[in-house]
Amino acid sequence: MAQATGPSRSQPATLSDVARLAGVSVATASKALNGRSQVRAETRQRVVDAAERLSFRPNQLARGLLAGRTGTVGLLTSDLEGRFSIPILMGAEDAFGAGEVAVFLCDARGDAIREQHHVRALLGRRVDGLIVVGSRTDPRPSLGRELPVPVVYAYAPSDDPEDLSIVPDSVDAGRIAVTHLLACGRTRIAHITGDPGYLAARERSEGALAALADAGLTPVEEPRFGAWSEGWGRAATALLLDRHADVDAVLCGNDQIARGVMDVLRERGRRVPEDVSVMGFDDWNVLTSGSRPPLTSVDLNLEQVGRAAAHALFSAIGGGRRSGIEALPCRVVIRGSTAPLS
Amino acid sequence: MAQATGPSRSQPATLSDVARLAGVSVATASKALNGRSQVRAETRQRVVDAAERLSFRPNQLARGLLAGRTGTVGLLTSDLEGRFSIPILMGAEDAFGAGEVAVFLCDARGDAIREQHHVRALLGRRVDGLIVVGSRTDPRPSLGRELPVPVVYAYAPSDDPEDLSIVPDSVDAGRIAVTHLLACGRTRIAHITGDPGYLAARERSEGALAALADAGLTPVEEPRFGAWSEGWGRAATALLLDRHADVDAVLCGNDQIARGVMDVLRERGRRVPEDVSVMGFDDWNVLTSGSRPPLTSVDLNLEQVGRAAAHALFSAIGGGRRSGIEALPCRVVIRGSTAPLS
DNA sequence: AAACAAACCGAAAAGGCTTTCTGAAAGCTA
DNA sequence: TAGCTTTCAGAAAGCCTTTTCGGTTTGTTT
Repeated sequence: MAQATGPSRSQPATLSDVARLAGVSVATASKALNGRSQVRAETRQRVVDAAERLSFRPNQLARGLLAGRTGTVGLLTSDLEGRFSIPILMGAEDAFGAGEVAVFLCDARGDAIREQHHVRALLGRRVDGLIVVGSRTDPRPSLGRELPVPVVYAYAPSDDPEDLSIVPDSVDAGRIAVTHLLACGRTRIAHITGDPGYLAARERSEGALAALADAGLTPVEEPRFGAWSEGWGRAATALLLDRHADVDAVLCGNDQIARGVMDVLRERGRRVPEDVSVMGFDDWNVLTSGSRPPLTSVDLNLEQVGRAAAHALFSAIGGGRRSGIEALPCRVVIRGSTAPLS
Repeated sequence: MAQATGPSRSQPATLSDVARLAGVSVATASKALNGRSQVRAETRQRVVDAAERLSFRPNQLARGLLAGRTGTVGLLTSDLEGRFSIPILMGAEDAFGAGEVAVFLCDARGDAIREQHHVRALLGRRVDGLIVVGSRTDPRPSLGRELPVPVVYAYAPSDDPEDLSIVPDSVDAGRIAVTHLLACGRTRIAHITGDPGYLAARERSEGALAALADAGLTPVEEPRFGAWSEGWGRAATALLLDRHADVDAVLCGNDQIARGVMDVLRERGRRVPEDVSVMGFDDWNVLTSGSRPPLTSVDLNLEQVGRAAAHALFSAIGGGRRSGIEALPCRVVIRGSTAPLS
């Protein structure tokens, strides 16, 4: 059988194929399939059957061309491997995927040139809107006000206050973390955190100190800024214990630092959580669940950030216009590493 | 100025806008912009200038409608949060993004119904092909042979040998891991691994045992299957040391298990790597870099899997037809947790 | 039976682009 | 100058769908 086209090469059926098979015009076929009211029930059924037989799927390109809306959005992330892009991306995909919207994924690899390239390509495909996902909470350059479609920034806010940005509330995150430690009866609290070049580090710290101040307390020492790593957590803990042996809680800038802190506490004979409570930020499961004991952490609710961004984009496409930075609350996930003083 | 449309609402320029501004017909404008040879240089320049002035981007919908190819592909992942989808997705995005292809991302959340729904939606958008990314290496149900576009499976192979699947070579991964340990002079090697319900666990094990057998060795005890967690790593190590105190290397089924193993070795007074070498699989940076010492691990080269899948899809779209399971090599990333016996 | 309304179906245009084909102008040869 | 070839520009068709509008059929009313 020297057949030119195998089964999997055959062109998808078009509406006129369906119409021909059903013995009606394309106009009627279209109306029948789209539930328009100007077709007899019997005719509609013939069309539906024909469409079924040919496994007809309406060509969204043609539809989009006509409607002026494509039902697609661009998701522009700056680093896919980053820990933070993914949950946001999931939330957005989730919010969109339920409906009729498809998502173009683009990874700019943190390169502004490549980002610009992707924006152009997406606009060429006539996306209805864009979500820009950053990898850290520091403000990033705006894509500009002249874009023909709405844009929502997620996690990393735009530096233009006219843009709409959805971010986790880092200050509040620090605050609720300390509130939890206070609720556990801890009063001699240390704070070991990451790179001070990150806004997230500074804001979490700010919220933590504010919550302490509200309780009439100060940390046992100045917050220790360093790196976002287990190694820094270990090193800082050694220093901390040498100077402030009476510490009863350590608030860590992220889960990796917390892992390092807990390791050294254990080695120095401190029991967690009995002697010292420890908590982190980010609630990264691979770190929180494997530790001894499992780590209490502040979840940034990133999926919710993604969903909120998607919904905001929806309403912006519909004409609703918001701007500024909207900060979403975080939540403490309590595990074994924090407990009331007995 | 009661202007109806703000700057960001204006419709994007069309080719006929460009043509009008340049004082030519749309046909000429099209030819000018696409480098066709039937336009005078001077005319072409006028068109190019006009396009520039209007920041014209050709509508890819219209183009795709005409060409029968859209320059889009669907990336169907079964769990975005999964550790393995992301690098593959990056590799694919990378391979595509360089050119003229845009990627629709869909997450089926491991649900077959939702997957089917996404496939339909993607076909409606006339994607040129599909990549299906799984979350584990066990075979998964094929999408079927009757799809109008080519499909490539990545990481999780299709259960239909007529489909093309790109996977990491798990057997070889086990083999090269043991080869590395042997090269370090280790001979009393234990194997602690994860859930035996996972093909990856069984195949890595198989490769490891084969390499040992090739060297005329057997492991110090039967491989211990359990869970993919630090907790299991710790528990299994305790059992191991009780029975085989003379072990000089532990090959772990993944990096999390390896972390648990190393923790208990340290607590039992074994030095890593001097007394016992430890290695894992997956090369998950957050785990390998934070441990003491940094963990040697087998990298599955997942980005390469993604790139290979993208390239395979390209050539399939072009008509090239391959099938079966293609296994790509892995590589050992040597860090501080393995070293030659001194 | 005539007149009218209602129900149903189809022709055609639109959306933005590419491509083919036809036509006009320019340049060349004899 | 007549006749030829090149070179360049435009008209129109086509891709697939939706929607408007006009036309035909059927049913209802007097």
